[in-house]
Amino acid sequence: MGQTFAGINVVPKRRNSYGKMLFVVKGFSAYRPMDIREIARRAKVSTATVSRAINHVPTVDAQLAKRVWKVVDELGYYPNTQARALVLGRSRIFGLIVSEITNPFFPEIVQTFENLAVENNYEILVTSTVHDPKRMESSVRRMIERRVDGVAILTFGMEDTLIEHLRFRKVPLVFVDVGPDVPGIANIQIDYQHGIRQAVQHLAALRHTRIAFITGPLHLKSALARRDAFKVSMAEIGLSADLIVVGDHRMEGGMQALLQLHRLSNPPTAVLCSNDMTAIGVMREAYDHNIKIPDDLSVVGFDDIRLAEFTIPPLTTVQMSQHELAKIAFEALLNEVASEQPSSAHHKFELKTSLVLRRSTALAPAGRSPAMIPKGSRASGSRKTPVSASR
Amino acid sequence: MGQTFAGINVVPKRRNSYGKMLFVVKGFSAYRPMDIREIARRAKVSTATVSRAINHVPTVDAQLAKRVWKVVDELGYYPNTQARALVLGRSRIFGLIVSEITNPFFPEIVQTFENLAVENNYEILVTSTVHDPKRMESSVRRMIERRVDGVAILTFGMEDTLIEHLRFRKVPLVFVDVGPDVPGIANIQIDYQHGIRQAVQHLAALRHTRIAFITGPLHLKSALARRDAFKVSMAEIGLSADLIVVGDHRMEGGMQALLQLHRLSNPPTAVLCSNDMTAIGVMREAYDHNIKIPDDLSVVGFDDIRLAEFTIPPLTTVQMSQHELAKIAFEALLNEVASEQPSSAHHKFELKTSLVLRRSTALAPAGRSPAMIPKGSRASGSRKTPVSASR
DNA sequence: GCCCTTCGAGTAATCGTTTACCGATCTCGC
DNA sequence: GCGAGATCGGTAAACGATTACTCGAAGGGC
Repeated sequence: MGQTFAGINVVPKRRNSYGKMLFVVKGFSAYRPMDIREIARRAKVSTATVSRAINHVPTVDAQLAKRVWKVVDELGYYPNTQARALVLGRSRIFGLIVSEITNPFFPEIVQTFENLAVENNYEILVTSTVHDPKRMESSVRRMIERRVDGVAILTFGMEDTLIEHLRFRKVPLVFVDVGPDVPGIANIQIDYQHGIRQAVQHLAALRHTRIAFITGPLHLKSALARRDAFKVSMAEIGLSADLIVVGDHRMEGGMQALLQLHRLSNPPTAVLCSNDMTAIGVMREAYDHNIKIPDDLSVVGFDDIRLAEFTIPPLTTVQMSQHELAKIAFEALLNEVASEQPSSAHHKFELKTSLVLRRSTALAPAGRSPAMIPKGSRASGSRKTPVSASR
Repeated sequence: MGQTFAGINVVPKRRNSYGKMLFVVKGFSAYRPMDIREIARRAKVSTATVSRAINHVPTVDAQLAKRVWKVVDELGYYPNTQARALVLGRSRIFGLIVSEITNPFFPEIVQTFENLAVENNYEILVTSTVHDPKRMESSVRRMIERRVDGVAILTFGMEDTLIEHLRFRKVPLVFVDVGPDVPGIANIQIDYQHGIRQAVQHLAALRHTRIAFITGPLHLKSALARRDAFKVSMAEIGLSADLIVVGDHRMEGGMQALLQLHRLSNPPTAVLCSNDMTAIGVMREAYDHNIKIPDDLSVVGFDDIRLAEFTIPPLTTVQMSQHELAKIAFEALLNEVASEQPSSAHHKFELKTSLVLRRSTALAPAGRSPAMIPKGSRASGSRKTPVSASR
């Protein structure tokens, strides 16, 4: 349905990518779309040559290449990645599914993941599922629709049917912790035991015997794994692990959990938390009840988020390097993509955890468990010298 | 270059998107790519009908539509977004440039931005520039290559040439604070003055007269704006604003800044920080010097990140709603995209800031500025009742 | 000087969608 | 019963890249 515009016969045109025109005047274009053809025209070569020049194919004549690049630079041409992806069958996008980006554990991961992505000319598609199955599903759907080249799943626990959707399409996957043991799916195993054993033994060495544990949500495999590691670590040294209360891996959960412990007739003198956010909640609640940390109560976290260095007091915690984790995940994906067919090569990766000492732990209060003394009856204000901080 | 495979003439084929085959056997395919054609074939309709059915075009016959959907569901077909984007000229991707995703201020924003994106069938491309001009440039380049439909720039300060690149391509933009006043670029103005005035007056009401300010990096317009707001707020009530030290909007900067203030012969009794991370650093350093907060020193932050509720003591701070900010930014972009031509409609948005009281401020220490008393010489351990906390 | 290689640039098919246009069928009024 | 519209599905041309194949020119051996 052509029409006339200022006396010239024009044809209506959909606004195309960064559409520089609404109308193309027949036979003569005031503006042309800036595509590979336009470059070819101006550099007086074929589109094939432009493509080859841009992609640094060595066989193209240096003179021609220079001419092409000149035009490209002058016009500020950027190849259309979607067109490229369409023919190559690779989008150069990796998906990254995290459970809650507002948990400080994850931004760190996203950052390293992104750093690696830009280094390798990849893009990342981050989705934060906020523990909502619906969101998880939409997340997976969107990744498939965008034809991501691989997905790192850092949400600890995910429906199997979703995973099937991805597996069915042969999308390379990386899981942490959970994840089926099948070819084409890489798994990052986390050695919770190591760090948690250190934490427990550290507390025991400080004469703590009543050590509590605050778990994460119990439907998360990673939370269960941490709790179990705590249990065996306690058993190893002959302590009973009966002081277990459940949190939610967030600050609120830590607060509530401490409240529960506080109400016990014989409260613990030390508490180990399933993650640092929980520990922060614990310390915050302790502050409200005038429970001094570490004097009255020792607190140990898990994850070693950056913030742990800056809490008051600085948090002793089990390090699980976010940087390492992201790096392993990214490289696993990259590997999987590089090797066309599902490489049966090593698909298991391990991440160590280890205790880093700061200042939230101290000798157990002397005498018969005088921990968590109610407000007002503080004994001495003097600070116990904390275990020397490492790192 | 065909070859024979098991006696059948086959033709090699690039692995295509989620390539389900490496070879297509001529005339007979064991596996076919799962595309709109395959759906059409199986539903015995044309590709046009499939497309129309999938996109809920009302004119398509209900019977046919049902048939199409049946096949689509059976095969688990997901349209290829890149192909779609190619012809539509819209990628349904918004870019989101933040300065440092590891700063807890930003994940909150990313989360709401993503929530809105999924609601509106958009995808987001987050990049964290970590204040590196190179990264900023690559960030912009990648967004252009992916043909994003709009970009929200939440890094406070960006090179003009980069912005030009985007403007040249008519990409809708949203800035916060900075950003040129031209059509097609939306601007979110932040009313720093309001919240900062409240903070200053709150401190003054608590009898503080020596109030320090810790700025952010001085090349950031947002940091300058905050500092200036502080200056005028002080001037308004006849206090001199000479205690200004520069930080970096990170915890480290806050620590160093407090150290500087601490060494002064006549140190301040209150300190206002350019953002919450700085305040956290201040409190952390204060802890090391046994400066009690809020008894010895009142601290006020800016941003009101979620964590502010959980610091010890809970941080009084100026709220600048991350949720609101993200929402305004997203909707501005959506609007811009919806209205084909650069709508000259209201391109200015305003975000209010306002003080939220918690427990890091208290009456100025009595007597002649006894603030920041060196370790050991604490007067009374009793806690001043803090100003009642608002939510 | 002629023919066969080699080399490198151009032509055109392709990736998986959307949709303008076309044409078949149906409806309905006379 | 027939022609004019209306309706609605199919055909094929885009979208913007990559690259297999083709083909002309240059080089080299004799």
